[in-house]
Amino acid sequence: MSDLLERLRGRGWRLTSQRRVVAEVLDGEHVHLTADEVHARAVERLPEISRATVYNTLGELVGLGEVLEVATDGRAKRYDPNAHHAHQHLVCYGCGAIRDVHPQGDPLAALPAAERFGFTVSGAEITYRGLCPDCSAATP
Amino acid sequence: MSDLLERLRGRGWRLTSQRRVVAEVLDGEHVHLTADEVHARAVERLPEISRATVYNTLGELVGLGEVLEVATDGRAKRYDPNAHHAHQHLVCYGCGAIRDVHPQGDPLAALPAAERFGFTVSGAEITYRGLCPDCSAATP
DNA sequence: ATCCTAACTTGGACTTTGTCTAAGTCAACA
DNA sequence: TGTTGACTTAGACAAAGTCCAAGTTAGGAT
Repeated sequence: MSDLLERLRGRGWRLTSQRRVVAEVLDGEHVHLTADEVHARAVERLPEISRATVYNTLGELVGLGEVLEVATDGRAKRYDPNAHHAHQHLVCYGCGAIRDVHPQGDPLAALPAAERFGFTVSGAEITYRGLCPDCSAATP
Repeated sequence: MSDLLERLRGRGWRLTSQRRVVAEVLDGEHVHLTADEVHARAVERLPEISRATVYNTLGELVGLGEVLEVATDGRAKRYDPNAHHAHQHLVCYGCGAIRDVHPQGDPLAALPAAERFGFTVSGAEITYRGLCPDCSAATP
């Protein structure tokens, strides 16, 4: 994640302790935290950090393409630091657990020109849904 | 949509004027309204209908599988009455316009067993993203 | 046709999630 | 080490959604 901090500094970011802490919280390969969860973890390291700063920093990281916003449930957005590896998400109906997954092929290829309505289509987000092993076992 | 009302009555629903109005508002093939938009249109026909009832009714319709919830932007959920025809969505980065689209093939087929982590995967939602013709023209 | 009652609706308070602002603070350059 | 504009803060505000107690009503029972 120090890579990230260097990249950001190279883009003219002022490297504050708050931004460093947010970046550290997001570090990790399979994290999908809400803004409030990021704030809660950031507070453990830097008690006076404010919610506004966490929102600002997350928004900036998304704008820079370092972090992805994931909206799997229509509730709070989740922030996915794994932005440099193309991937999709698999979400459990029961407990909401989220896994990164890597489907084969290019999803854009499945959308014929006749179904594009003149749009310039540049991306596709896929949310697979199902029951995780634990929730499968719990359901009769 | 009278089909829908009959189906619902068959499931033991009490057929109130409020529920009828919500169902009428959702009628149509390519509608993707937020709860507030549904409420606004319902009020035109039944001025005293409350927001709580609109939320309740939408939630029930989703639970019955008659309407889909679509979360394309992490803001308000949208309600899609076209639940009986499998389809996906194409959303404009610029103006947020939403189109129903029909990709080829089964998206589940692209997810190998090794990428399922023991989940029982039963569905996939795809959001294609791009620029609509109007927004393409407006951008230099 | 009327009555009864569980189901439904209502308005408003409340919660969650996110945005904005004015005033204070500080990282980085000179 | 000083300066300054970018950054942070607390709290007010806004948007989206949920919950509740009290009132109303659809539709079966009489």
